[in-house]
This record gives sequence, C-alpha cells and structure tokens, in this order.
Amino acid sequence: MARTSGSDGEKTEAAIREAAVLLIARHGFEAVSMRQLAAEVGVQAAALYRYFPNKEELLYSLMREHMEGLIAAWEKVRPSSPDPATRLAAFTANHIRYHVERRHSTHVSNMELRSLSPEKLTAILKLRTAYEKELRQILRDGAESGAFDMEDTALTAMAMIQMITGVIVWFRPDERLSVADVTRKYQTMTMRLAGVEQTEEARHVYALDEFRA
Amino acid sequence: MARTSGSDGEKTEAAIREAAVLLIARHGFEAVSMRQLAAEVGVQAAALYRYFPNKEELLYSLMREHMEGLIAAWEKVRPSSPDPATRLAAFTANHIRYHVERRHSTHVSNMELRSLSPEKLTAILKLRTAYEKELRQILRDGAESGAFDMEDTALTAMAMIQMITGVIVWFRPDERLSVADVTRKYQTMTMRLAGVEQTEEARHVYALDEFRA
DNA sequence: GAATTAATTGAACGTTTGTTTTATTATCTA
DNA sequence: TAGATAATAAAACAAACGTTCAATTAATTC
Repeated sequence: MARTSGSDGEKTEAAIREAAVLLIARHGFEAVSMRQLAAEVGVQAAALYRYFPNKEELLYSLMREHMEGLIAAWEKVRPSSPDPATRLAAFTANHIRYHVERRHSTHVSNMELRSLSPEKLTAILKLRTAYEKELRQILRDGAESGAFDMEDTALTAMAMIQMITGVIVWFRPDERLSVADVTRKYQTMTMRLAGVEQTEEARHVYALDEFRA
Repeated sequence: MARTSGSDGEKTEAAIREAAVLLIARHGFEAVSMRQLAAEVGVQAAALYRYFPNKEELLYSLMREHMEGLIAAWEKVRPSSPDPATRLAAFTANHIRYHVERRHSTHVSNMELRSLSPEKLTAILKLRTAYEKELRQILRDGAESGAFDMEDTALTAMAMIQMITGVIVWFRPDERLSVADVTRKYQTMTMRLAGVEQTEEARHVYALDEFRA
C-alpha cells in the first residue's frame, strides 16, 4: 500500500545505515541486494531510494561517515604535548578503540573500496591518507628528536597501521582480554617498532590510561 | 561452431586460473561474472564449466592452491636450526617473498573468504591455522629459551602476521625499494616485536641473506 | 582414413539484479 | 478540519546472472 503507521524518515535512514553496514560486512557489497537490505530494515526496496540515490552512494556514504568519524575521534584526543612517545601511545589507543567499537564499518571501509567509482575512491583515499599522515608525522618527529629509532619512517608507519588495524580480524572482547588489555599490549608493540627504549616505553604506556577508556 | 583450432585443455585451464585471480583481485569475486571471465580468456562462458563445476569451486580451487603453495614454500626453506631468531627471520623472509610475488592471489585468499560455503571456508581456515601455528611455535620456543621477550605470545603472533601480510597493500617493487630491502626491514621489525636484543637482532637479520633471494 | 574422444560454441533456462514510476496512506501544518 | 507533504508500497523494466544442453568441430587413436 503506502506510508505505514509510525514511519519516520530519520529512523528509517538510521535503520538502513545500520543494516547495510552489518549485511555488507558479512556478505560483501556486491553480494547484498537492495531487496535483501530492505527486507532486513522491514521495508520495500523502493523505499531505500528515498534516502540514497543508488547503491553506490549508499556505500560511499557509509565509508565517508566511517573515515570522518575516525579523523574526528583522533582530533578530539590528540595530545597537546609535543612528546612523540605520548602522541604515539595516544594514536594507537584511539585507533584501536575506534576500530574495535566499529568492527563492521571498519570491515566495510577496508574491503569494499573497489566497489567505488574512481572519483569516490579518490575521495575516500584522500581521507585515509590524511589520517595516516598524522602517524607519519609523529614518527618523523620522534626520529628527529632522537626519541625514536627506526630504519625507515614511512615503511614503519605503514607496518604499524596494518598491525593495529588487524586487531579487528581476531579480537573479540571476552573474559580473557578487554579492550584496555589489548590496547596496552599494542601500545607496547608500536613503541617497540618505533625503537623506544624499553624503560621509556613502559613509562609512556602507563601514562596513557585515559586513552584506553 | 565448436572446438577451435589449437585448443588445449591444460592451457585453457591455466589461462582461466590466471585470468580469474587477476579479475577477482581487481573487482571482487561477486562482481566478476562468468561471462566476463570467459571473455578475458577468449572463450565462451559454457567452456568454463568443463574445468570447474561452478563458480564457487573455482574460487575454492584458487584459494587452496594459494594456501598449499604457501605452506609448501615454508616447508622448503624452514631452517633445521632450533635457534628461534634464525627461524623467525626465515619465516618473515619466506612470508614476504611468497606474498609479494603473488599479490593478486594473496588478495583473493584474504578478501573472498566470505564467498565460500561453510565447509569450504573451514577447509581453507584449517590450512591458514596450520600455517600460523608455525609462527606461534617459533615465538613460544623463543620465549621459553629466553631468546625472545614478549608480553603475549599469541597476540604477538597475530600482530606479526597482520603486519607482514600487509606489505602487499602498499609495496610495489621499484627503484627505491627492492624485495630484498623490504624483507630486511620487516625482519628487523619482527625481531623488535619478538623482543630480541638489538645487538642480537642485527646478527640474525644479516645471517639470513639466503632467504631474501 | 575411419572411429573416437576432447574442446568448444551458441542458444536457451529461469532468477535475480538495480532502478523507476505511479498510486496510496500517514503525519504535519495552518 | 482541510490541505500539503513525507513516507512507503506495489508493480514493472530491461539487463545481467549462473548454469545447462545439444550440436559441432579439432585432435587423437587404431
């Protein structure tokens, strides 16, 4: 028939986003049909087009939201301190918390890039590059000041990003390990990759409890 | 029409596998149609069914080949030495060489797991687990003997795998960095994660030139 | 050189796809 | 309470999907 009792545009859009992230994370973007998504939301497929002009724009919107949220989260907790070790510990903690809390949208943002048109892909990669630049800058500052000691700053930054993003592949919060536990352990590992001396290392990790909230 | 002049089953199958890996790596499994794949091979879609009973079996076959090749490559270069640092350096070098040389099939094996049926998924994950167990064992031996020093062996193993597999995301062999360069740098990083002392670290990396061939 | 087998084509099958259009009803505004 | 607008349903579109089948030709075997 037509408009259903209790229907509300804002609620429907939020429900679409949530269901889309879950379904795409589980089955992949190409494998999820608009009808399947609509059914999950409890709506007809045509209703989706009221909120997103087409399937690709829906994906793009989810990815942009994820990346902008990541950058915003970092800007919120970015330390004012110039100390590289402090900043690295904060970066690691924020990255892990954000990704663990949004496993599904992280999955989508990392795996479905190839379903974007060239222009949209470029836009997302631009956000990603801007974010990664933050880490590179921390490592460069640390290398310059002597706080860090690495063979290759750019390469280490890439390796670190891969390592800390990878946490979502295996980690599920349970009795054995909390998010705080995992964060602390990854902080230790990023410190090691950066070449921080062991005694210094422990001091900084310990000092950053606030980033493990 | 019918059989074409010069047609040969073995050659066709090899061509299908090669084209499939490339196309799936680029566009994703669900996004690649049998017709598109056939066109790339220069054949009609129906011809594919002579070699693979259906689309999923084709994917499964590609993944199994990749994982079995990885395990076989490791068994070939696995050091007889019981020294953990030597073994870790060898594992890192083999892993990076294998994945860099097969970027596309690595992509397929890492990204398309969700397109497998539960039974086939289990089979592939079994191979992956067996492979990762090798690394975990090296780390455990090193921790026991005192050669390594880690907070959490299992977690470190996962982080290492993520880090060294991630090399294919950004690395393209060029003038600046050769495969040998990258291997050496990643060996340094895995040593750091394992907690090998810096002086020892350099010795082992240097000693393993043969694994960077 | 005839018979057999291997390799492939071309057409067809029923589904499903993303998307558009039109009609209909709930809710909001004045 | 009348009118406007927002939200949805239902039906339809052509195109593309994975797969099957019968026909046909190349290569091999005897």
